[in-house]
Amino acid sequence: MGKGEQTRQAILDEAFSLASCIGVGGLSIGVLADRTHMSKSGLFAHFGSKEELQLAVLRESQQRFAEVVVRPALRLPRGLGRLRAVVANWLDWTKTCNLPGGCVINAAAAEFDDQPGPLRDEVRNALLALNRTLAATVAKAVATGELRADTDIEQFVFELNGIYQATQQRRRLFNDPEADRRALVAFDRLVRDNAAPLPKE
Amino acid sequence: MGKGEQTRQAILDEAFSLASCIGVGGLSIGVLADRTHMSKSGLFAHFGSKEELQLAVLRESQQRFAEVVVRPALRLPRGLGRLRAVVANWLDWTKTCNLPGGCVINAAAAEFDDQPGPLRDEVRNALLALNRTLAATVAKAVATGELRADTDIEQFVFELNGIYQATQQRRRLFNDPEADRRALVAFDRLVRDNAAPLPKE
DNA sequence: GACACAAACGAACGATCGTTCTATAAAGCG
DNA sequence: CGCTTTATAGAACGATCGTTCGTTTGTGTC
Repeated sequence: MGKGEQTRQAILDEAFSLASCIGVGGLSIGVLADRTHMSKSGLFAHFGSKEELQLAVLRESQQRFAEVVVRPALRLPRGLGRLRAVVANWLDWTKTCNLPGGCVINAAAAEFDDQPGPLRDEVRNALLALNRTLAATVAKAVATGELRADTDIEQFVFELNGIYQATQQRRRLFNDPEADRRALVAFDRLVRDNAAPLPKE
Repeated sequence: MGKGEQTRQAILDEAFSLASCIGVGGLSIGVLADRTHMSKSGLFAHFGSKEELQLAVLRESQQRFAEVVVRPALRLPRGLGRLRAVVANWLDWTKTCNLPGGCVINAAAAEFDDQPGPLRDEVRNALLALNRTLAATVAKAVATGELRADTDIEQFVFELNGIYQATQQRRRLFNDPEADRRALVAFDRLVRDNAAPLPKE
């Protein structure tokens, strides 16, 4: 890896955890230059525009998410167990990664949902991809016969998303120590309501 | 109402709908002055600081929420019917009010959850109050015997919050026309799982 | 109409914003 | 080593930020 790639990555690392606290929209070249002990122009040259820097942060976030949340779960056999793993990794990924201020993309979703442009598109695509991944994971739990064949998969994913959002808000804003337990209760209820009847033995 | 109060309210009206689009943190005195056809200093004098303006917008939002979401439902008899009304009003309140860009407080929650200060405190208190209101409404549906006596009320509210967040994201980011239907399905499942058994007749 | 007070303005402040340009320093390669 | 390319620094740009100040305009009251 050349020198350029190296410092670019160092900048992204810093931008990533900074954006976690103040949001992707709150990033500023000057502050980021101070934190990385660079000049504004030197840092700027790596991205060409602020928007490109913000996009790079969003892409970085997607990549880390895939590595930390999705990939480890793929080593488990498909089905409900893998789904449980994905959800558990998902709920914990702000702790796993260096995300002192919560998921970057999730915060960006609330920030840019009314502001058309490349940033909104990137966020939208990232969350669409997440929804697809979740849907595929749920679908496999249907295929293994653990969830009912008539499970409404999109509805299932919709509710998973709700559990995630509620958990984050409780944790971050209310410092609620029960947040994780509540998430588990909600998830179990969701699974139970869609569980296939036990085969008779 | 004196002249001062009058223009102050006009400023808040504009700030309110503007903050809905760009967030409370994205508000700027200059832009707001242009929109209200005032000078920056003239507008500034009404609040004394930007933070005070932001706080005023958050308080304005709370007030409108109470008027549009909570108060109409209070005219219904307590119980499940009132709960349904509150949830329906809640899910629709960004349409009811002039909120082109979603709930101001909800967006602010994601924006300030890591940034200690008066703004975070205000958001936190607003959402705590909402949670208390919801909890009280659920509790009455327990008292009327429509929900089971052992209903976990905090859990119920937690999941209501999840439904709201998921619905907003689907609507705003994905333009999903099914969002409202999915919210209803999720709510019905939540009620059904906590419904008291029908009394024998 | 004169007076007191509140409200709004216009100009300016220093700070920071993203961005551009030119020049220097470092890295990579023969 | 020298040479070319790349990476970084530094200074400056116009724009906008929140805020302050002194002045002017407007409102309401005797």
